[in-house]
Amino acid sequence: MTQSDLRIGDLARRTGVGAATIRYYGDIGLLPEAGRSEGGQRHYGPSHVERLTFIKRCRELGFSQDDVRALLTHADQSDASCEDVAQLAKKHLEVVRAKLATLQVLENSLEYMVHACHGGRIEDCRIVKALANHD
Amino acid sequence: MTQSDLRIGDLARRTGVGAATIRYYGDIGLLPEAGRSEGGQRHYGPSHVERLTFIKRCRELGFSQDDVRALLTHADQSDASCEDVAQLAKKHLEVVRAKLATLQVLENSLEYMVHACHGGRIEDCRIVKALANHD
DNA sequence: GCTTGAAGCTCTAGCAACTAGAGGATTCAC
DNA sequence: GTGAATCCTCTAGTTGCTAGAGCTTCAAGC
Repeated sequence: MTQSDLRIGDLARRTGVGAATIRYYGDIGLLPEAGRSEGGQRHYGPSHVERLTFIKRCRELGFSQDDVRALLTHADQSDASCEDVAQLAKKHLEVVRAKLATLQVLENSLEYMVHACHGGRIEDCRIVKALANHD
Repeated sequence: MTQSDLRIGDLARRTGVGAATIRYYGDIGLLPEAGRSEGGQRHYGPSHVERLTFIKRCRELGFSQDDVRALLTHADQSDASCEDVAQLAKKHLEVVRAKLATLQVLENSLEYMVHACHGGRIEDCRIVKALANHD
């Protein structure tokens, strides 16, 4: 029990990640297991803060758990080339761009539908008609 | 067993929705229950084709199951006003736009990270560093 | 030292929207 | 009548958490 030890609530407040989520990350092996007090409560050190911050940032950027795992593994090998990391980031950027494109199409369709509707009875509703037709 | 009856595989092929998903939609009440043959196999009619197409289109546009349920309910009341439908569509359009905005921010961050990386050792990798820092 | 309330523990179940697989029954064409 | 294709039900898995029940531990104040 060093002075720098944090209980799960402290770590949660410091990183902005919920306690339940921190436990979950421990369970699935994303975050190394914490030390335990005699009573069984988790104690975290500075390395956990760092790692959890890394994980959080990855998740905010939309990386999947598997991606995060891979990124962590690479990041741990300090003298490896960072090509793999860059590759992962690029791949993810592609995914994000694909999603963006899809959403933009959706936006257009929805906008069209919303504009096409001028009130009236459902029977004549252009939105409903647009939804009922396949191309 | 009318001539127009479809077995689940036929309906799947005709609509592009998988058989398992069709059964699932029946289970959760999105699609009305099909008639059954003596042996217990499902038989669908033209109304099912229509409704499933509607559902599929909604899902493609990103509407949630609850939204789809609401849209179907409204669409069924042929002489109601279509204001509620338009309202749902507008609300969904907002959601889509919010997602777009988030993704665009992500895209920028990722792009920046990818460009910042010029190869080298992990230890110096700007991507890893960007991921490790909270703002 | 004792009390008390906050914070922690484990375990289970739930969310959305399907998808996959096991193991068996039905249907249909030949 | 046979064999292949299709269908049936049921269960469990996916992703990434989140909520709750019921119990224990910790830390601060008296």
